[in-house]
Amino acid sequence: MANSSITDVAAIAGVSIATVSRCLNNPDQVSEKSRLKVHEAIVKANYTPNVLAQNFRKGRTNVVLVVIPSIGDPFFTEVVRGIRSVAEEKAYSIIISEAQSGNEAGEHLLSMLASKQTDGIILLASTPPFPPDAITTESGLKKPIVIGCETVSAELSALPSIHIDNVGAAADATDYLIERGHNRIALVCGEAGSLLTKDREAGYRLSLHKAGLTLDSELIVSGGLSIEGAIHATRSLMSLRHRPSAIFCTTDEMALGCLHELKSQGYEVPRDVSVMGFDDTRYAAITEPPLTTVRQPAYEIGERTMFRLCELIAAEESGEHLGRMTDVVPHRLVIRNSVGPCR
Amino acid sequence: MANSSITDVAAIAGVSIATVSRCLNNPDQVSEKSRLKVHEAIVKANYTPNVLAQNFRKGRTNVVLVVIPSIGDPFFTEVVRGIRSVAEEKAYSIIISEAQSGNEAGEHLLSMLASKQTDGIILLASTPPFPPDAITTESGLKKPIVIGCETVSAELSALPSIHIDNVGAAADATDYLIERGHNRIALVCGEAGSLLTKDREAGYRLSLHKAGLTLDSELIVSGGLSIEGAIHATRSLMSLRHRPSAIFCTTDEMALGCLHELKSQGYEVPRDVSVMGFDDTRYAAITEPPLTTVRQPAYEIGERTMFRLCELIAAEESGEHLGRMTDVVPHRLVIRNSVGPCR
DNA sequence: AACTAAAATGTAAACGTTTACATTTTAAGG
DNA sequence: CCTTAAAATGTAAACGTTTACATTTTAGTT
Repeated sequence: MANSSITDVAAIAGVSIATVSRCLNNPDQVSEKSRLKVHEAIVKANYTPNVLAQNFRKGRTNVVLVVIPSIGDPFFTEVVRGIRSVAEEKAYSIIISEAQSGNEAGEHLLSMLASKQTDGIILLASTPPFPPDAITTESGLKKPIVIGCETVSAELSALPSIHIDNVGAAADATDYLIERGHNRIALVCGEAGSLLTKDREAGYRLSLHKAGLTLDSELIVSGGLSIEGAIHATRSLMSLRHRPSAIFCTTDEMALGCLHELKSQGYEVPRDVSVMGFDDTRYAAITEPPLTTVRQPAYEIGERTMFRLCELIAAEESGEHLGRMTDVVPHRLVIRNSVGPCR
Repeated sequence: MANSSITDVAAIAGVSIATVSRCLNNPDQVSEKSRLKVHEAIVKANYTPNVLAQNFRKGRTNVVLVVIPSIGDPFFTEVVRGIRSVAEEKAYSIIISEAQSGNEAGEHLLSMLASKQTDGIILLASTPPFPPDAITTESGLKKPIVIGCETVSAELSALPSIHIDNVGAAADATDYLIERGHNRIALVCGEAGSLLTKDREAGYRLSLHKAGLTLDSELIVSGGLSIEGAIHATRSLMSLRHRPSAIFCTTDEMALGCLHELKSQGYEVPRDVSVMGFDDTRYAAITEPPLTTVRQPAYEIGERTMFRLCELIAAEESGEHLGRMTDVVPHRLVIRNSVGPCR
């Protein structure tokens, strides 16, 4: 009995295929008696439904696409964990796609979008690897889509999102550095185009402005989200004639590289230079010294993002239209030992 | 033109649906003239093929399942990168599934297996979250499957795999510690059931035995693959009456926890205690001190694993039977500064 | 011009479900 | 026991492709 179909089961059970189908999808529509017969027949035939046929027929796949800037970044990993937890609960599989700067991946995504391979999309990278108009149509959204971790960009303003107040959080972090007496604060930010980066930079500028500090654009460099990039950024910062007394990295991952480079140049943190991170990944607590950083509730963001997506999918099916929904979740400054007073 | 089908295109182009289909799948079977007409009609109708219908008809999805012990572990992340690179090239999507010890995920996997949702499987966690007989049938494999990173376990011995010589690598690492004069070497290993753990432990024992050192089972503890676990493991090791002079962690991730705990207890590495890692993740080079570890070619393992899977899928379709294939890739001891002479 | 082989195209069935609609069975109320 | 409504079941169509097979067109030979 290699690959039995619903027809085989029906034959064995002595009922019609409709009854078998109903037995599987709406058990309460069939009588106790038939239900028993069918279940018996199912095991006898060693039947498993052909999911491909089901998907085809139902027009849905129970797969959602998660677009991530960097698989490997411990922060996003944690968000994905959250996503996965509710996905599992709701019987969804997730496909993770890394949206590197190169946009060949974008092509791939676009095709998944246009086709019906996924029921919805979670964008953890704001810079969508495809043009916004590919996502929306005149009649509305092609697919339910939720943005995680970021404020929605202008073009995508209609999209629901779950995120912290990135501007505010970056300002809080910078405030704290200023509070400790720093007035020459460098910013190591992520990829240039990224909205996340822009927001955090905005917060940084805001805080500086509030404190009446002048902004030195020399002190703003890109770390490209990677350890290596942060090492280079730090190196160039510390080779300035007028060095910063504190470095604010908009990602813990980059803070790791920054810390390493500072130490290998012989600086002691926080005595010589202070370092501030962002995210509070699992590594933040075990760096040397432990990293002062901004905590984002990564797992929770993931959960809520996926949950929201499920709502959207459900709404789409029932035809109702949900209003704009953007949720802001709280962030929190986690003070450890990488930031000290300015000496 | 919301959702046009191949029929619409055929009508517009003035050909039959078969020609349209051929135009898409076997372009050289249709005349230049029709091809032009069809392509024109496709844009006019704004047609995109219904992938669900295609999958259903073709019986394949171009999706492969990747089972990972821990999404988040930088080593596996890198392997996944390798997998993804060839997957993209061959137009496959990958679904990543985390196979925690809890086996509810196993159920989910099993159902994906039995159903036709995926064309093949890559197992990066050897301990399959489902019983081996679920994978194989009397007639052979249900699905093409490749093991990555590990030697295949006995029950699954027929499965192709790509991995380093884990026993040899662990022995090399231990040899090096012995060479530096250590004779009380602790082992912090991963999850108990894991084959990977067993192999590396076997290498450790082998090396000790070769050197004529007696094995103290007190010195073998589990770190559960996590930083937290390693911290606990290290704590218990350092509270022994007779403390180890070197600690071999079978994962860099655990070595990170180990290093942290040692430092926070006031030990200096490697002066007081030496630490050996395993994997050579991107963090290994930036720990304090930089970690001496065993390098696995993670990306390459990923590439080759996916490549092998593609071979298997192709072989399955053409009906031929491939022999047993297990590839061993080279490992390498990377000497940094976390291991010093025994004092 | 007639014939043939090859190339191009068309026709229609098939894939395994779900589901609208029609029909039969069951149970309840008189 | 009859009537009627509700519950259970069956019939058959539909989803959008691909593809075997049949048919037509084309081009090349004689």
